[in-house]
Amino acid sequence: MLDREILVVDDEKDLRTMIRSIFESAGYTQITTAASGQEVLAVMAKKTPGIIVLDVIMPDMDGFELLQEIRAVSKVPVLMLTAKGEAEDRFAGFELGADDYLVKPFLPKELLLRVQAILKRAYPEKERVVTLNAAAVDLDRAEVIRDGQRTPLTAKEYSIFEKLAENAGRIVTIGVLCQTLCGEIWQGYETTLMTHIRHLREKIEENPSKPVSLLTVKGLGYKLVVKEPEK
Amino acid sequence: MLDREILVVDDEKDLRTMIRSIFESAGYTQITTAASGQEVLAVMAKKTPGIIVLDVIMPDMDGFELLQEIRAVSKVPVLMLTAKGEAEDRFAGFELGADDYLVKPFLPKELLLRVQAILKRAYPEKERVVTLNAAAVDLDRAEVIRDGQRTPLTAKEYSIFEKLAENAGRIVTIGVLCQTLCGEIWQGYETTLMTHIRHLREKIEENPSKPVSLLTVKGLGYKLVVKEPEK
DNA sequence: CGCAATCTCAAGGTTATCTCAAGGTTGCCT
DNA sequence: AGGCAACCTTGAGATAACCTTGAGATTGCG
Repeated sequence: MLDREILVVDDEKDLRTMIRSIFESAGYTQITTAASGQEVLAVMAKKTPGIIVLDVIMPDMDGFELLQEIRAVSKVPVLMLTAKGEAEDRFAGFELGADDYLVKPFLPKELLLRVQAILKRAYPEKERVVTLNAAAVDLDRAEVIRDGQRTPLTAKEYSIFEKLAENAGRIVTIGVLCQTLCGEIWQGYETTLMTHIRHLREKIEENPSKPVSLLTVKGLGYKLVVKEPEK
Repeated sequence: MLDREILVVDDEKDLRTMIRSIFESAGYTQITTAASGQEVLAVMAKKTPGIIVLDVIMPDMDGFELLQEIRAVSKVPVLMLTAKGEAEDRFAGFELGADDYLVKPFLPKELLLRVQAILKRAYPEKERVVTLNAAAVDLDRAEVIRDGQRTPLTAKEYSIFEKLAENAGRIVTIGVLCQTLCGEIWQGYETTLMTHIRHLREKIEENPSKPVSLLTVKGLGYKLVVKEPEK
């Protein structure tokens, strides 16, 4: 959910940066801003954001017109920002296909909650399941599924696997792996990491001594071979 | 839905009986009428109806004022009846929190449809009951049903359970759970969460020390195992 | 205001998980 | 071939995470 792109549309620079920082501090990374309807359409010609936060008051094209233009080409969810007291805006917006609205001024948290609610509704949870050669791993449940059997992963095993799956196919160095487990100072932890790797292999490999999914790359690190590459 | 109580508010006796009969012939059984704002407030002091059908034109207190009074004490859905041509009433009513409006004169069927639409929206049909291994939890009533016995959940227990049920099967981190209970700053609350978890287990588990539904995933969080997977 | 229910927190106990060491294996390099 | 370095494997002790209980604080209701 955090990796959905958010497009913020407002003509006021201050508001744009404020909204951006609200999302950034909440952990969102993909935030684009646009100052006019023209810009929005230009952005959308290239890529489709996960949600649009749209201020009703715009210089070149009012928010409702823009909403119509957007709807003409995409079903992307839209949250409208309306000025206080413009009661009718709410209905006009909904009628044109806005997903929600928020009256200015608003609390940062309120904006976040609404956006999150919309994203949740619009993009139902995809199961985070990684398929390997002999087993599958359900990251949401921290379980390995092999021969219909479910085996739980421990916290460290989970962290290791998550990091490897994140970089599926690529080599992940021992240093990086150790850091995800015990932070900056990880020298001397390599031996422990090895033990966790072993346990992980016992859960996901047919033969943990002859791994085919969680491979050792001597001198460099480890890498995970996934069957259907993520995404 | 048919068992929701309907409160009809109108100063004209003829209209009251007419509306009442519309609902009665549609199968609704719980219909109360009131002729004035005073009466409405008196009724609401005793019980909360499922929906209020409110005529804008009233003798002692106009419909908008009454709506405000109602909203001050309750979020009960309200359908406003407005006289023909009073276009602005629509918005005035919406702003004060009306859920819909209907212009007089109206067809019986139209009234029925609108009321049904509101009820459907306000009181989602689905029984929110989660079935577990040894017990079932009724989220609407905040009760645990075990061996035919009903045990109420406390506020915190309910919040925890709701969050877990929302992510049934998936792991919910301690941080997320704490946040649902006490907001952003939750460090140091883990110990209290644990106590609530314990109490919850005492209510939903056969043996709270050997949980089978509300499982601990050490180092990651908790997860709820539901019997009939939601959906 | 007083009671009861609920919430919070601390102390001591329990256990799965983590850590680490010791000895074994593999495979590369000269 | 032999040596060495990197990695594997196993087990047992240490530990952090969690459990359990009780008692005091807080809240809400009559």
